[in-house]
Amino acid sequence: MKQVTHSGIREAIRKRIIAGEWALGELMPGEAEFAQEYGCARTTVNRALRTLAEDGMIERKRKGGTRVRPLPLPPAQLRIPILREQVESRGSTYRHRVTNRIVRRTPAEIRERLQIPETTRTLYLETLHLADDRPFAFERRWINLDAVPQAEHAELTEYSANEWLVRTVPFSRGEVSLSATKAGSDLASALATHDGAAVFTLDRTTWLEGQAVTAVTFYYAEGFELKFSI
Amino acid sequence: MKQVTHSGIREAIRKRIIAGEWALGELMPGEAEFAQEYGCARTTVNRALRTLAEDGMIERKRKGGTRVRPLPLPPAQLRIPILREQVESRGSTYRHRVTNRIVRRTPAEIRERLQIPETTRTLYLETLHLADDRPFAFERRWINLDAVPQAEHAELTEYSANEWLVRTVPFSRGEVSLSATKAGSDLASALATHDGAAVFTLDRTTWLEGQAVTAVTFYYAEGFELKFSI
DNA sequence: GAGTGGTCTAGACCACGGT
DNA sequence: CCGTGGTCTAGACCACTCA
Repeated sequence: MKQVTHSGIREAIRKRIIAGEWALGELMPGEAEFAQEYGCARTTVNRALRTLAEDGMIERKRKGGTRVRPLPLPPAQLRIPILREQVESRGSTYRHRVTNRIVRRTPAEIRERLQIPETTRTLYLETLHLADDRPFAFERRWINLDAVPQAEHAELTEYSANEWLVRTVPFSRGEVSLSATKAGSDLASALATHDGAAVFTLDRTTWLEGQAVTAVTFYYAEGFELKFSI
Repeated sequence: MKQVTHSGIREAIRKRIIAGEWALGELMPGEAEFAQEYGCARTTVNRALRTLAEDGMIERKRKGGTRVRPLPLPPAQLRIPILREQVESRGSTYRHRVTNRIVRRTPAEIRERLQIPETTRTLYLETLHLADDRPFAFERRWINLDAVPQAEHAELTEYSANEWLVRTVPFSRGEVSLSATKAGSDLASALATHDGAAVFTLDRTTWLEGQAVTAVTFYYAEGFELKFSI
């Protein structure tokens, strides 16, 4: 049965790859050949194969042709929801409380992460995120007031700094680092857990158009899992 | 300066969105209008906007038109490298050692994860992954021998089970869960760390065409960070 | 040099989904 | 209903890169 849509062709070829019709790294037919086989325009095959390449399933090179990926990447798509969604998707009620808020000298370590000079002012925030009034995550954040001056006097009651920034400075990009931290006494008391608890930790530094916006660390309460599909 | 390539148009429109030309959730011009503005075919604008939609920057609906995403997703692209690459990208030498290998009754918890009946045989493997001969990660794995019967007698010396599966059953998909675990004495001794250490943990269950292939848990040595960009 | 994928065009028809 | 995005076509030219 011939498919004449790019998605139909894509899935047909995907099945043929999974079935092992071409070995890992082996050359596949060219666009013209597939177009003839499926009875469609080359453009349509092009889109089907381009999508498979974006999925990490095949490799394409001009003149070199199309090959099954020699070593398939484990391509993971991870979407980190904002905290409110993480809590509410568990069926709990989300609240947050700003426990510390101060414009102060920025620690050297943070200045380095944000690549800002000593003179740049930053807003330091500590926020406790609650699920059904139990600690869910504890957040330490530095906001570059050069990049987001309006943060200094922002109300952060309705929206947490997290959400406020997403709305105010959307589409920023950055780096994330995930790790496990052993809770010290400060962190343990903030999260209402015991000293030495294993704490899932997310570090993020965010940039917009080359300017550092914020550096933040989230410490999640015990039992937290970050789930996603590959 | 007018761009006449889809990537040029995409970047131009991306900049206009970031600059705030349209508010969050606001309706943007249609494809035809952009095509006229940039002096190109509608197809070209279509591809530019489609890419922006895949990036999570805009939303598109037939008849409804194109809008800036009301609440921008925090779109994270995470690629989990195979362990060898994680180690070698740190400039260390990778080795692994299979410390346990047995075909045995499958624990109920694993049978549930894999959705296999009690009669299905599984291969249980424990592997220690080393960076410069120091423990880097400890792996517990169950392989569904119905799905991958050749695993039972596979040599796992040159390649770890991880790599062997990637080569043998490429393109499988699945679910991943990240968390932090407090090391018990078994795990602590395997990773040559102390009792109670905070251990970064990755759980993965993998499927191919509806059949469970493997369930695996990686426990990473202290100090490990999983980094990626958003 | 020559073959392959990458892209653009102009036109067409279709499917979804507000009105 | 009808406007919008989704897609396909046939043809063309280009850019990369292998031989």
